Amino acid sequence: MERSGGRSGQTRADTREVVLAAVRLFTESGFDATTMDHIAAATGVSRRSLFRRFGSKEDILFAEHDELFSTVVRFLEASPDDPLSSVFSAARLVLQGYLGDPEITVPRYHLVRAHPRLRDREVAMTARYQAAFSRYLARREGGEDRSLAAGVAAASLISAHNHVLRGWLRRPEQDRGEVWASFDEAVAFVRRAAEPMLHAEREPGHDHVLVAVYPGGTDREELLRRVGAAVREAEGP
Amino acid sequence: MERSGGRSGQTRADTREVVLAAVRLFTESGFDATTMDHIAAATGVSRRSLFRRFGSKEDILFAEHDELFSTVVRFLEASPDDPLSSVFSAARLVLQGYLGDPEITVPRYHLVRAHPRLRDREVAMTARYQAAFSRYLARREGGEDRSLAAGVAAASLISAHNHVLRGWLRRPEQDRGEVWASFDEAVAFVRRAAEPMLHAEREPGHDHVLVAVYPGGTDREELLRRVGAAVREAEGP
DNA sequence: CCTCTCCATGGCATTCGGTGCCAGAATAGG
DNA sequence: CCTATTCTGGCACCGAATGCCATGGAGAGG
Repeated sequence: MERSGGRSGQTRADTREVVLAAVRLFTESGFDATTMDHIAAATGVSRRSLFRRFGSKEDILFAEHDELFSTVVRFLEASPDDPLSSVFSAARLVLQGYLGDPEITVPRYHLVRAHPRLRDREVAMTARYQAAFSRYLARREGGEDRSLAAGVAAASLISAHNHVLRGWLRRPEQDRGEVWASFDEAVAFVRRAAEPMLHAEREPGHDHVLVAVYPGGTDREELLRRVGAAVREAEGP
Repeated sequence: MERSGGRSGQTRADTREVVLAAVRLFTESGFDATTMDHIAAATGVSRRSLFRRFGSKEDILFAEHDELFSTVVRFLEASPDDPLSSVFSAARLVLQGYLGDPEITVPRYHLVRAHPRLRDREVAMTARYQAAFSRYLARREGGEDRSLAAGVAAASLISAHNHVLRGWLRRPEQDRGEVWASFDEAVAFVRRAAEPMLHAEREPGHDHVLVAVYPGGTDREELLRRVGAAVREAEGP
């Protein structure tokens, strides 16, 4: 079957058209006040088919988001190496998904803010991303259990992403360049924290400040040896 | 009004008794298959009063959790200074809340795992903690916007907490000492990453290793001053 | 062109969560 | 003991969500 494209014919209301109509109704009349019958009447799709195609009233609002999530997951599965960079790119993809569809994402943001139930739904979505990122970061060769570091890194990244995303959602009219700039900044911020975390066993750099005081004439080799020993001790067992 | 204590009289089914009965029904018959009428019949509380007292069927399962959340928020509000340590203590309080009530938290964990809807609810709870922690960490004097660092730190802590919590929930019979040990470890892990984040502008700790070599007889004050200056130079732009 | 098949649709009936309304019981307080 | 407030439970009702079944359209094969 061919995609009907963007045409708004009477033929078969596309998923996107239904979502847009529903979003409009939700923002005009409120989420609770809008019944499935209203949406059915507005879209020409029967109430029964709406439930069949979307699952629930909430799912209409988050249909596009679910698609985005699948896209991101597929992207991650296709990314072979350098997991940290892959995850950062995935987060970039998520932000791009939001920015690229303001007609849905922006009013949805305001609906979500107003209604606790929808807020929980949105939060659950970000948790799904976080879980996917965490799983991706954790499944590395090497016997040790990296799940703690992976989880923390994923949580940090998601938090930074949401920080930037909220900033844009509050003022969607702002320049996209600024948004991407602050995203890059936030990601760099997280990278500084996460990078040493995931390589914790091999490299020094646990945020220690080492002050070594030795007699001025100490041999360089000897000094380096002692400093190295001190660092290893500071890193712990 | 006096608390009825632990008595299981006919008088007035306590909140906790209702929750326990509901949890039992949920695990026996499944969450969906258990209707509010069943819970009403099992507890002696009318269906109408159940809705009045708990709000919804899900809320019965999470009633104790809501209480814990209020406790933690009150604790945070009463904590004046050293915000990072306060937040860590708050996380400890949350874990304690879980460990202290396995009769509810453990079966709830299995219910949550099985049912996506309940999982979303659980995720929403942790998001509430995260938001509370983040707000608490961000509301510091100083004009700069610390919300990114605060959000990332809160997310990291919550992630670490959940990491430990899940470990216990999967094997609740394990020694409590081990649980607390792994919690301390996880918190220390997060602290190493979060501490420099929140004091990025003021204190050293950007993963530099400073080696200062001075004559053995140097005055302590002088030495500290020079080290401080070197650190500031290394940090700053 | 006709027919058979498959799948999406939509109407119908039903279950169940959730709420408003109101009357009656319980409890505090004088 | 009487009154005011609060909690409770029964009733009716709305709307989300699901199962069942008939219908209709699109495509495959004759």
